[in-house]
Amino acid sequence: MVTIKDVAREAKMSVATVSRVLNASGPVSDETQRLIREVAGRMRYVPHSGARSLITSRTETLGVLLPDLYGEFFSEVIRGMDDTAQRNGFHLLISRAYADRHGIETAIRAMRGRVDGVVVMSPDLDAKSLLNLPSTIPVVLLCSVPRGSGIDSLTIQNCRGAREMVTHLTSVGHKRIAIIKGSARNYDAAERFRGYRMALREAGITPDPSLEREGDFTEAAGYAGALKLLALKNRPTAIFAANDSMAIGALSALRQCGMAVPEEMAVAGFDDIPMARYMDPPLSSVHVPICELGARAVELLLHGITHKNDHARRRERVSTKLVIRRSTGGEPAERPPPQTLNGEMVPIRYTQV
Amino acid sequence: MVTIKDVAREAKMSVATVSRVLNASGPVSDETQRLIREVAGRMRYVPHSGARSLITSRTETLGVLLPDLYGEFFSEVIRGMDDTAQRNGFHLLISRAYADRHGIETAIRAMRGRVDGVVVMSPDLDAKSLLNLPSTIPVVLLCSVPRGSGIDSLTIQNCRGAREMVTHLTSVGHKRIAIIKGSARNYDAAERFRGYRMALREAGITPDPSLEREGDFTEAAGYAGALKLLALKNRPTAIFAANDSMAIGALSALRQCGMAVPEEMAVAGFDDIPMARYMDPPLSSVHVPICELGARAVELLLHGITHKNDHARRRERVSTKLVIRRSTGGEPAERPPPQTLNGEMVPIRYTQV
DNA sequence: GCCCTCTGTGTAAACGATTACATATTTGGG
DNA sequence: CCCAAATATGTAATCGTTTACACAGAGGGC
Repeated sequence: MVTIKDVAREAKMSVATVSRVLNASGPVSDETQRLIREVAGRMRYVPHSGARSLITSRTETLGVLLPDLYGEFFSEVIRGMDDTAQRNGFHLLISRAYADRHGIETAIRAMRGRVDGVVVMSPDLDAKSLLNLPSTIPVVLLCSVPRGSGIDSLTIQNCRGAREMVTHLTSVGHKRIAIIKGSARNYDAAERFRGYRMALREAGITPDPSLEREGDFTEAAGYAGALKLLALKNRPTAIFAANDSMAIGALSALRQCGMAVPEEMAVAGFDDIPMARYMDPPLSSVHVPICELGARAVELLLHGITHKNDHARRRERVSTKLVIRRSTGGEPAERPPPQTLNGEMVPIRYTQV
Repeated sequence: MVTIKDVAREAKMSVATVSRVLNASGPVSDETQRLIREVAGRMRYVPHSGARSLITSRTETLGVLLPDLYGEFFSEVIRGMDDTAQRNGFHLLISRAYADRHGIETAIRAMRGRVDGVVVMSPDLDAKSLLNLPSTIPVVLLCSVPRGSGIDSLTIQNCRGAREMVTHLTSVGHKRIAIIKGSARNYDAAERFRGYRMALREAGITPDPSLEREGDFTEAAGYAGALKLLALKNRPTAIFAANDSMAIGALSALRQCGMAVPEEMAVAGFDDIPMARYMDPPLSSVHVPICELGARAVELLLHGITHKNDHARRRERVSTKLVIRRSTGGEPAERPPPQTLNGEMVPIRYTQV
């Protein structure tokens, strides 16, 4: 492997000069610059990042710790992160980790010395335990909020999004609106539930506990929850599921029971996963700009790194957007033909395979 | 940050001994071992990977170069890679790169010194240009086959999978089977087309060029292709799309034209993306074990690394599985209730959000 | 008792970059 | 014409590890 010494020897210059040229640090004559660049290019020299990070104590790498994520969320969040990271000359070291305290700690320790900062996504973890992370490097917490105030965090506008959706339901006349909740320890789930309650209050409806079902973000939970709701003597006329997977499960249950959606029962989800538009009927949902979530997380992290983590702590939220489709009575039978590829109609280039 | 010297001083030992304990290299007395481990743990010492890689010239990190991937493919392939990498004590440095030659070269150079090997996925690239990669590090090519013989590669059993699907179509009586092809320069697409032709030949059917439509793996292409096929005087009775996205587009077109699927027109796809089962009717497809694809790629790469890349070059394929649903006449109206979470019925824990 | 082999430990030289400091040359103001 | 400042380059210390080599003491076979 060719080192800076090889380049220096070949160019008949000292390593210091070569380093100065390549890092644009310090004055070098134009001619020498040209020469060294030419030689370095010809020899395909690339600086050894380990050696560099040893002396500069920067790695130009960001760690990303994700729980077991499926589908679009994973790819989109990484897309946003990678774009922003690359634009700033950073790499991404990605690792999946159990979202419990031990898993996160282990993973972060394993990354020590390899990264300049870490984005940690751990929706299920009560963030308190992250406070005494074994690290002095900047951390940005994704989709949960630390109890203390030592860590930046970025979340989705869950509460607002849920509130808007439920308000939409009340505005088209629904009075008995059920919810299938997300996992109990999940931050997003709690916030979405809060938004649901808030919207009901605002519409002058007193929450009915029998309409609030437990769930865990899986399709099966949505299915089971819907069945339970159908068994009530005093049925709801609308179901708000805390995510799309559960809404899809609910749709299955309703179909099997012969309930017409949205006529007999409206259904709404959250996330606006690509599949949502393909449901029968297409599912109303709350769109989450996942890509931007990732991008913004990296921006926050980079800021923390350049400011040596001594800035005031930030709590940010990315905003959501209501998407009304047929499952709540919006948008009549028309299903957009895929050749019109405008903003909303993202082409589902599902895989390149 | 605490270094090996700090640990040595604290334990009143030399750095060499500390290093020996932590790497289990060389003889150390039991008592000294215990002492050093205790001290290192208490001080939360973690070796600086840069310094280590400088001397050992190993980084314990694998590079992953992916094109613009959407959805399940991305997350699943990384899941498989990360599992295998972690099990072997490796990290994953992930980067998206334009799949052209320059993009790949740039990305690989940027990774030099940071990784011990690279998995490159570049389905659209004619792999010839990868032959003189600016690297001596092991490379595994995913979803394309290098022309020369210098690089390991791992692909999907595209040809076999397509052949099985088309054979299924002929076996239920179809004689005029159309195909909507994938991108012209795409390896997977070419192989799937080859399988299609092969199956037809085996069934004694002579290929009809008017039934072979160009496509590019997008939904829009599937939509357009299906319309073209419907406009033929001598229509096909079945459409095989080279991936699910195009099959979904085709279903849209057929629905808009009032064609009954599968009665008037059978439709089949490839990839078996999660959405496939939710189509109306559920889409027959060729299942690709994406997670295993990633896992196997990393295994190949690790093998190349430990054997210093001087093993015989490998060409492997991961096998596919035919999944027949209603769109080709299989599996009657029943749609599996999501609470039965057996093997085939993977829970769609779509996002944790 | 001598030599050889182990075991346990320490010393110091790499690895490949950055950079403070030193040195040599040029420039320009008075 | 001289001295200070600016420019261009080189020397060498440094970052945190690993590891070849050295060395000391113990044990055993003869």
